Amino acid sequence: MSSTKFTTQEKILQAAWALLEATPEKPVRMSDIAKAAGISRQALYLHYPTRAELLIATARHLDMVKDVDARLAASRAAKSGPERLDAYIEAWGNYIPEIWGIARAFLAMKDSDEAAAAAWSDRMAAMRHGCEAAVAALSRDGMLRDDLDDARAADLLWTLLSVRNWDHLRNDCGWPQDMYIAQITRTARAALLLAGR
Amino acid sequence: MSSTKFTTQEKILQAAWALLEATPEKPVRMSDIAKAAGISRQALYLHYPTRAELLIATARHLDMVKDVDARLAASRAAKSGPERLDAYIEAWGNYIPEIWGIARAFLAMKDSDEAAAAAWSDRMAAMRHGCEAAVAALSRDGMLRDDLDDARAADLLWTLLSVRNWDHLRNDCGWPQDMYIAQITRTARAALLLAGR
DNA sequence: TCTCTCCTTGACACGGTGTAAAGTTGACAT
DNA sequence: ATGTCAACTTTACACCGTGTCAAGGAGAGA
Repeated sequence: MSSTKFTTQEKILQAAWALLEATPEKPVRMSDIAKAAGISRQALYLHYPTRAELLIATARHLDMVKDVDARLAASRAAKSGPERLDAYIEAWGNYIPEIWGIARAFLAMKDSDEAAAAAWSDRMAAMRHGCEAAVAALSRDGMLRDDLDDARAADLLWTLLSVRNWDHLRNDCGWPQDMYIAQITRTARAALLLAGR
Repeated sequence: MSSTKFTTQEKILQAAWALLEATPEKPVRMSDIAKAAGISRQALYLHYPTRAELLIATARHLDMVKDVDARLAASRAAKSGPERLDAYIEAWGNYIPEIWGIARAFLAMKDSDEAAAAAWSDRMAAMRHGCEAAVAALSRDGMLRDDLDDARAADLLWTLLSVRNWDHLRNDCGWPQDMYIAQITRTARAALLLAGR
């Protein structure tokens, strides 16, 4: 059924994604993906020259399916700066769990693999633009703390919203997802907004 | 000179530390350490059964030399809660750069190595106790935000002060160290302290 | 039937960790 | 002087995961 319905490429990406999703913790090997996709390990290399490129393709595939950009763009509809900040945090913060499997793989790989590092920082740069936009909205409304310029405020928000922090809070501290969203939103507001509200 | 003055153990730990320090970015291999220590790669295994244990020993050695605990404990002298918070952030925040070389190695290793993960979370648990103590001081002074209980406040501070965040701000955002300290202190205060000061 | 594409099997090189075995060297004891 | 013990050396190899290479099979379309 699934073996005829999809191209080999699709089967590979689906298998990779499913494994990443199913077994965070353990590193997913090329042979694992091949087995899950129902093809030989070598066939993988006919489609993707390296593990890094396969994972990058998986990430791209995922971004298409999940449509991140549209979800993050939705936060632009918010009227006031603070509302926009909240909307962005909620959109991104609730997106993280969906990409956690593959994000983990990238975070582990980026220290050793140039291509993976580039792919990851590309995605994170896109996320940063959202932070900049949210900060700009605050700034425009005159709600940004006056001891912060836009760039530093964006850096701070970007850091606060990092996948690592989500992992730390959810997995090391054991917070439920809604507590993560609530507290990070509160913290970001406290860190960026003018004290007098 | 240095070849007679120190035991082989010491030479190994010093070599490992120097390499970790000198070449962040690139992973330090057993053979690198052996060469730097002036012994054969196999001799390393006579002293430390695995790479993980060697690095753990290096970390311990470093903690002794740098005397972290004493430095962090100094923050306890502060009178008021907020002063104590500031002192702790400054002590820890300025300690991070000194251990960054080895911290990096641990962060890279902890996903794949059980022993390394345990050693790292042990050290981070010690750091967390400092966060708890700082939060307790705030709480005692009635300065902790009333929508935060002590445990969550400690989680938040612990996350804010993570080595990953230091790396992100300093290396990805390009902040100088003093800006890191200033902004993280400001952010922690904004996140934890009662709004009415 | 020819050929093209996609796939298979099987073998192998490489880099890094860790193991195993046998030999060298120097200190100290008797 | 001889023996012995520990620390160290050299050489070789097993293991694992990535990536390469070569030869061949199976199905589709001309």
